[in-house]
Amino acid sequence: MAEPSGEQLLYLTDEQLRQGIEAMFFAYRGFTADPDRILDELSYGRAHHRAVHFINCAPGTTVNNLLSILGVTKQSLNRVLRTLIADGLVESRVGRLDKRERHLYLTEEGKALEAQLSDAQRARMRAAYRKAGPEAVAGFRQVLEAMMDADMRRNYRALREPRT
Amino acid sequence: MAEPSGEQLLYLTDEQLRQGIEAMFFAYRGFTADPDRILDELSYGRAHHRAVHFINCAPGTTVNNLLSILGVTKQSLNRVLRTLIADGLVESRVGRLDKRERHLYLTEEGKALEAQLSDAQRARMRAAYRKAGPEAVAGFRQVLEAMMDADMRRNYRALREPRT
DNA sequence: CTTGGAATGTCAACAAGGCTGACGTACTGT
DNA sequence: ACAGTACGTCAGCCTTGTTGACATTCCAAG
Repeated sequence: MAEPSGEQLLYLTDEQLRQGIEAMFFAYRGFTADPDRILDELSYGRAHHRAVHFINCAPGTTVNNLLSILGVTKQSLNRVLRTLIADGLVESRVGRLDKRERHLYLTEEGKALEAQLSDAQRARMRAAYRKAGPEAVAGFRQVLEAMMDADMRRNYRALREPRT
Repeated sequence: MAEPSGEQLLYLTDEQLRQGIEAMFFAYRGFTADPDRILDELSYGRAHHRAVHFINCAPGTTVNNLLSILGVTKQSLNRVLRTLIADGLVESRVGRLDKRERHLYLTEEGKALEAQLSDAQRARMRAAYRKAGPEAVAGFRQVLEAMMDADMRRNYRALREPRT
């Protein structure tokens, strides 16, 4: 716990932080660019991608659960879900224990789209990971996790646990 | 250049990549959360933040230049600039050599807002950096840079060079 | 010198996707 | 019986992206 100074703190200078901020901005654009192109052709948007992604991760999730993960209002999510259900990509089943709940599942068609989007996004991620190497990836993940809001970190970690 | 396999490639599995994707999603939300709160009270949006940020980085930049950095249409940018100019945060000077161009500068008031937003965002960034440590930060930056589109990487690197 | 095209920036109108508020329906648990 | 919960929906607003049309300015070819 000795007081570090000078060179040791180079990575905490305002200039270094500014570069980090800009890197985050440009990288996020790259991160979403490939799925966005695919979605455009289907006249879907990023919102549809997010819904499909998290339904795929947690099949049978309820609307309320999805809401808290995505951090949007139910009206906003509902608009997206409505089109996905109408287009046969998502199935909404009434809960067996609690009939108020709707459990969400991807149909075969939905899984196909999810895979297509996921493949595109993973390809870029894989290329970046490969280029940077395993140590860099570990650091990348550490910084990202430290950057999340506390409640989002809970959601993030919950998704990493084995499915029930 | 030996063929790596098994444990060596753990960080390139689909599951690892999926976690990286989700980390990116949640982290970006945290990344923008603090400035968003400030902007909300002034009834500005994220677009205003981006404009102010990059005008501050490159004072005297033209609209066209800003366009290619931000990656939006000139009409979209113009709407944001119009309100910023009307509110006296940005000054638009007709070019001396080429009168078609407008050179953009922050006023004192604009600089004050930029500083306020920047401070909030840097505070989170600094906390995350400190928590993760210098090695992690280096890795973080490497992966982000590898994740950008090639043309955005050019913009990003141009911004890191000494100002002319 | 004129004139046509390229570059630059502005105005108008539209769409996606956030948001709030209000309300209806179906179900649960006390 | 009834308060509270989960979900869906309608209406309306805002931000921020898009295209299309247009004005101004510059430059280069004739």
